[in-house]
Amino acid sequence: MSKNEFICDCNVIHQDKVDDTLNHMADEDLLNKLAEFFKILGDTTRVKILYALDKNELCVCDIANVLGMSKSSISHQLGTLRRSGIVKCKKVGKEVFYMLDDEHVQHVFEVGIEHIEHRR
Amino acid sequence: MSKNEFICDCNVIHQDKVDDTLNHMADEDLLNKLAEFFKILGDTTRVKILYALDKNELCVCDIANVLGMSKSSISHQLGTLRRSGIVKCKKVGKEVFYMLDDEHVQHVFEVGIEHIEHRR
DNA sequence: TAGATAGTTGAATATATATTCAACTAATCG
DNA sequence: CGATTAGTTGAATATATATTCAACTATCTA
Repeated sequence: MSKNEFICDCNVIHQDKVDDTLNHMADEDLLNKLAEFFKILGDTTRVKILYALDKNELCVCDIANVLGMSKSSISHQLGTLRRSGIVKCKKVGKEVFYMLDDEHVQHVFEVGIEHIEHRR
Repeated sequence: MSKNEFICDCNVIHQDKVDDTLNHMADEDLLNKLAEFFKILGDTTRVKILYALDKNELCVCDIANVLGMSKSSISHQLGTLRRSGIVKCKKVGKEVFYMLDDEHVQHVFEVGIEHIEHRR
């Protein structure tokens, strides 16, 4: 009876590789945050918002018009992006202007686009 | 009655910025593919699999043991990754070895980790 | 050939989440 | 002050999806 039964439903086939991999794995916490970050980017609406904000600071109604969507849905998504630290905003009178809060987003987009081009 | 009523539930506030943004927006299709790509990366299990495969080619049971998950769930996720062109595999006897199929994944991970470090 | 093992797959379940709707706040302006 | 407008927010709904389970295929080996 192998100890691996308690971990998963199959045996280790290449113990050396498994050990090596376990030794090199990053923090559980880091990997979770990484997945969370990509999950935020993994939505068409949010990708479009970020792409739009790369060119201009925009208020909620402007974004809604660019994307052809409701103020409310855009505001919800901007809240998600803000809570993730990907965009920030400034209030000017009644309007709230949104902008990117992290140059890494542009960079991630570029690499993502390279991946897509590569797939063709 | 503005034509924007037909597009969304609010008016354009800064027509110049909206026009400029629309002129610079990327293809709908490209942005959708970008979101799809990030959605694939936006899951803890898949992130861990990819991180593990960055160090070693591994068979399904090895991955299941590294992550402490069932063969079946790992196989499902590997199917998703394979269909997205992010990993590829080779069959050797009864075993199927998986490996990364795109150097961009490592690169995207690096930039993602930079983003996370930046947030602290 | 029979049994065991690696892996795949479809259906079911449970959970996460995107959008809508309606009600709300805050700021502007007559 | 009262009306209007920009934006936010919570609840509801609809949809997507991660994991489990059970059945299956393919390969190895005794």
